[in-house]
Amino acid sequence: MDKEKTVKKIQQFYQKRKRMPSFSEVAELIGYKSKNAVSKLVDKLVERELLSKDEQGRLLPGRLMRGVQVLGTVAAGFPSPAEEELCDTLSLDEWLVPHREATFLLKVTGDSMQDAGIVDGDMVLAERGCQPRSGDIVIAEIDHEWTMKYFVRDGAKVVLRPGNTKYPVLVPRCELKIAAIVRGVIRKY
Amino acid sequence: MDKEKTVKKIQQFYQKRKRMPSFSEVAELIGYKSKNAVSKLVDKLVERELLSKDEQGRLLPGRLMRGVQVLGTVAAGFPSPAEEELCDTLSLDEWLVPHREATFLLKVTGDSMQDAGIVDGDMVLAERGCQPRSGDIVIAEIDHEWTMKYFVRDGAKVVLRPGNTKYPVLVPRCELKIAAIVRGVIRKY
DNA sequence: TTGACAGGTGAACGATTGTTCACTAGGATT
DNA sequence: AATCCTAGTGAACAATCGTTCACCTGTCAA
Repeated sequence: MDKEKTVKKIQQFYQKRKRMPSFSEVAELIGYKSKNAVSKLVDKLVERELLSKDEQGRLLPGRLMRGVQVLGTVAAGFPSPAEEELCDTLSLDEWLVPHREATFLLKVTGDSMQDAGIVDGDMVLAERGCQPRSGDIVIAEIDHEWTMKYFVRDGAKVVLRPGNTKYPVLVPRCELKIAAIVRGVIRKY
Repeated sequence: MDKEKTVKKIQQFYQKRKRMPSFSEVAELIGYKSKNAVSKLVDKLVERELLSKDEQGRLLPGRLMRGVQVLGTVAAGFPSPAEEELCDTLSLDEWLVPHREATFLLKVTGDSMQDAGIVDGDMVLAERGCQPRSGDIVIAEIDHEWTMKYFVRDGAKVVLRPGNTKYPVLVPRCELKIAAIVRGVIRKY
C-alpha cells in the first residue's frame, strides 16, 4: 500500500473524529485484514518521522494532522507543486497561541488603527498579564474608557498613540491600565 | 473535587500530550484512586457539555481543548471577568481552514495591498480551486508573473486591481490564471 | 533453480481500556 | 434518630489495545 495514501487517510480520520485511529481502524481504512501489517507499516512511517507514537504505542497527532502548508512569498513567485512537498506545515493554534489561558480573541470596531493594518471587523489576539514595551499595540483602559492603541513610552511619560492621523494622541489624565498586549491580527473573508 | 479544576487539568494534559487522557490517567491527575469516581464525574461533565465521549467511551477533545476565548469588541468596552464565563471558544484551525487539503499559507511581500489592510510580512491564507467572485482578493499569474490583487470583473473584461493607489490596474495581455482565493489574513507580532 | 526478502494474513499474548456492581463515610433533610 | 443522597473506594467484567509469532505469497537477484 502506498505510504502517502495511508498518511492521507489517517489525516482524514483525524479531522473527522478528532483523534488518532487505532491500528485496527487503520487496517480498516486502507483495506488491510491484519493489524500486524499496520504495525509494520506504522513503524516505517515513524522511522520516516511522518508519524509518531505514544509511550504506550498509540499514534500521536503530529504537525501533519493539524497544520496548514506553508509556501513561499507571493512576490517571489508561486511555488510549483513539486516544491510543495518540501515545505513545512504549521498549526495555527499552536503558532499563534503559546499561552492558551492568557490569550483571548477580540473583535475590532472603528478605524483608529488602520495605519497598522488593523481595520474594522478584524479579530485581534490579545495576551493578558504581560509587560508592554514601547511600540506594542495594547488593549488599555484610559480614564475609564477602553481602546486599542500603540503603547509609547517617552521618558517617564506614557501615551497612547492611535494608528491613524485623524485621531489625537491620548495622554492619560487620571488613570491608565494596560489589560493586554496584541499578539496577532486575524481577518477572515 | 471541583469540576472546573478537573476540566483545566484535562486541558493541560491535552496540550502537553496531544491526546485526551484515559480514565485512569484522569484519576491520577486529580488524585482519585478509583476509575469509577472518574466515570461518574465524566458523565456529569458530558451532561453539562463540557466534555464529550467517543462511541467507545473514550474522551473526545471538544472546543474547550483547542479553542481560544472569544470576547466582545474593543470599542464596546472590555468585558469583566464575570462575563467571560459565558463567552464562546474558537479553534483557529477549524475556524480559518475549512478545507485543509486545498488551503495553504503564503507570506506577503510588498505594499500593493496595504489599503486592504494587508501589509508586508503578513501571512495570507489562500484556498485553491475556487471560482473567484468580483471583489475577492486572489493569488494570480498574470502574463507569467505572480501577484496578489483584487479580482474585478467588469462586464466581460477581467482586471486585477491593487489595494494601493500608487500602483496601476493590471489588465491581462496574454494570460491570466487564478491560482487561489485569499480567505484570511494573519499577522503576528 | 534457488535463495533472500518485502508485504500481508491470522491467531495468540498481556496490558489497558471503560463499565458495572457492591460497599463505605459524611452531610443534609425529614 | 432515621432516611436519603452525594462522593469516593475497590474489585470484577468483557472489549479492545499494540505487540509478536509462525506462516503464506509473490518478486527480484544470483
